[in-house]
Amino acid sequence: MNLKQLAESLNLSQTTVSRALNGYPEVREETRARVLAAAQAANYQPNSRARRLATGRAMTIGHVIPLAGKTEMVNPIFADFLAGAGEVYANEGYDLLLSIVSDGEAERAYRQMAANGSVDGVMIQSPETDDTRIALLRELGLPFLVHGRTQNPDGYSWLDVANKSAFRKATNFLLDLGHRRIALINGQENLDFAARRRAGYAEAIWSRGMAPNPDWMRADVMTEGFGYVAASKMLDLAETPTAFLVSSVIPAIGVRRAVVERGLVLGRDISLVTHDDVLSYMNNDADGPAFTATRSSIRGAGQRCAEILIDLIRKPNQPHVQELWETELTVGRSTGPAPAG
Amino acid sequence: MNLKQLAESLNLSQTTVSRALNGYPEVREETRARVLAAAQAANYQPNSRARRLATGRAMTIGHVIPLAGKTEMVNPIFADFLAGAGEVYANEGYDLLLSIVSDGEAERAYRQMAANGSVDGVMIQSPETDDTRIALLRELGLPFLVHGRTQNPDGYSWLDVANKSAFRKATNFLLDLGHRRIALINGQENLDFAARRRAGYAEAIWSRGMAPNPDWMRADVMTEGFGYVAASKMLDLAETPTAFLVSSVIPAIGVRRAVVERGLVLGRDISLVTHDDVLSYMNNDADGPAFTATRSSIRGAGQRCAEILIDLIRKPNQPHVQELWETELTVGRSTGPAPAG
DNA sequence: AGCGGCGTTCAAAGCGCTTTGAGCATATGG
DNA sequence: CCATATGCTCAAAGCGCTTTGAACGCCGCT
Repeated sequence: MNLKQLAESLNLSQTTVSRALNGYPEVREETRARVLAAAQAANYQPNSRARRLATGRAMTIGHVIPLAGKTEMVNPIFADFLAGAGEVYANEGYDLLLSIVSDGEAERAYRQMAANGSVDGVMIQSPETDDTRIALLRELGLPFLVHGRTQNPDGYSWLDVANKSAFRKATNFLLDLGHRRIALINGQENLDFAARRRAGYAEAIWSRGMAPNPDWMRADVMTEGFGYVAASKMLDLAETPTAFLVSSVIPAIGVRRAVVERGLVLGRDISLVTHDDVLSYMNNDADGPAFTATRSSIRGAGQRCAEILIDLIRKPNQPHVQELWETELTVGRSTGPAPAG
Repeated sequence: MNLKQLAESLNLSQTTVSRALNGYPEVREETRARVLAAAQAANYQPNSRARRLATGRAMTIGHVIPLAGKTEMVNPIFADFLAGAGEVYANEGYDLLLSIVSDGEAERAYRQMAANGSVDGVMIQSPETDDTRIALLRELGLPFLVHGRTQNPDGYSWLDVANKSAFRKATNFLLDLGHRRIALINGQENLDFAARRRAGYAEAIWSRGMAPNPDWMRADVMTEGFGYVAASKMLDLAETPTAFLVSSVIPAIGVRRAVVERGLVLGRDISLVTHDDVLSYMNNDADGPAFTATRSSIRGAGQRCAEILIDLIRKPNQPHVQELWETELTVGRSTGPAPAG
């Protein structure tokens, strides 16, 4: 059933039927009711391809997800972010176009989306400190929102977590517990969030008159295996850390494995603070928080990002939206006073 | 730049330019070369909205992802499955439309996709033993492929892992090690894969003249927290299991946490076999396989599923494709002979 | 009676492509 | 030299909507 047939069956013009369905005011209420009833009865749905061509709007938002590292893995936080954003998109009538590309192919993907008009805007995630995508999208004139930000966060819209202050707070928390040898297991430090976390960590250490020790700092794609390997190596050093500060729950699980394997007890022999994105399947709260953590829901961020982006699409030429979310530090069972000695 | 302008700039008709770009034979090679060069120079990309309307094809495949459980979580395996499928889609020129819906909203999402023609086919994941989506999509006439299958797997195309035999093998492996008290930490058993795994587990136990013990069997959404809680309860029973068979690496990590917390050592005091979907960020192989596991790459499945579905879309009226993948059992460090007594 | 304004409806143009059917050369065969 | 085939190109129709601009009937006003 298409609009023409529906209009004919009602003895109305396509114009009137279209207007009735789309809520335009120049249609008599009685007529609108008739149209709505007939549409309902016939299970009429306007063809989205035709509608998109006619309106010039794609009613679609693009997410380009780059595969990270040599092993091309998908950052698991994307799933929860998408869940949050997708919910808002659905409510607002937008589709979500997902493009998963190898590292380096992202630019081509954005250019294509802009050129062939398949999306009205795009979401950028996990930017590098000096991310080239921002200049590109500005050039392409495609509305976009960045989840995270770059070193120079001016001139575009973003939503970010206060990474630096979160890791400063977490480091201070460990320092206050008496820890002096604190390790940092970070994400890839070309990514802005990781660079800021490292800065917060270093700042706290410097502020106590100490210097960060490179032996106790590692950064890589945040897998369970990386956490395990990084912590293992540090725990085999002559001078081992007494505490770990970890960038995500996933590598934190690897750290825990390395700790336990050495017969050490988390929260007693070794302390661990992690950033917790509140991943749904990695709930840190079953039976009380296992890890002491700075937390900020990635899913909540996805929702808010979607709201902002849609607003940016609907009302162009508005000032840039920039939102910074503070994190809370939840004390769990993975931290305790530094062991004597 | 649109087709009309491009054609004018070349002094050719839109017809010829369109044909040249789309590789039709009735165009002189010299002309085609001219057109291609001009298109390249102008960075011309056909407007996808117009193309879709004209061809009647959406060049898009839909994935409807239901949020599971009361907490509405996203099954983390979806990310890796999407990565695999997305790669193939991109190569074949298809877009990926992602719809994330609350449980129970899935039917509406499929109906809408079918009615408004936004997709050419859909992928179904994690079917229930008697999944209603299959009848629905058949009724809607929308091509689809099921990753997994239902109790009655006839009359539609699917790709599945041999779940029953995998868990039979895994259980026998534990039985052969002398374990007699084997627990099953399963996914939600309304899902077909979980039901089959349970059947394989039970079959192996019955075949040794024993009976499965309900106290040692739990099933729920496969989170780390669920694994932890389920294993904790079992380890606090008067008669505790000596081995755990777990449906995914994620709850297996929770089981490990519960085991370690009780001062027990995995692979010595307690054995653990898990199914490993080879999630990229949960690599079970950093430093040798931590868990003994039946494994089958979810990402590989995504790739193959995408290939099959595209083929189904391109050539309708072909016989159903049904593919069953066997798993391999990799012995890691989480299993050992049953402790004496 | 004539006029403007309002509420309602319509025919037709347009979105930017693909595809059909026709047309015009040029080549081929009888 | 005509008839037919072949290679290449074109104008125009069509995909199913939205949106513009016009038209129609009716009302109240002067």
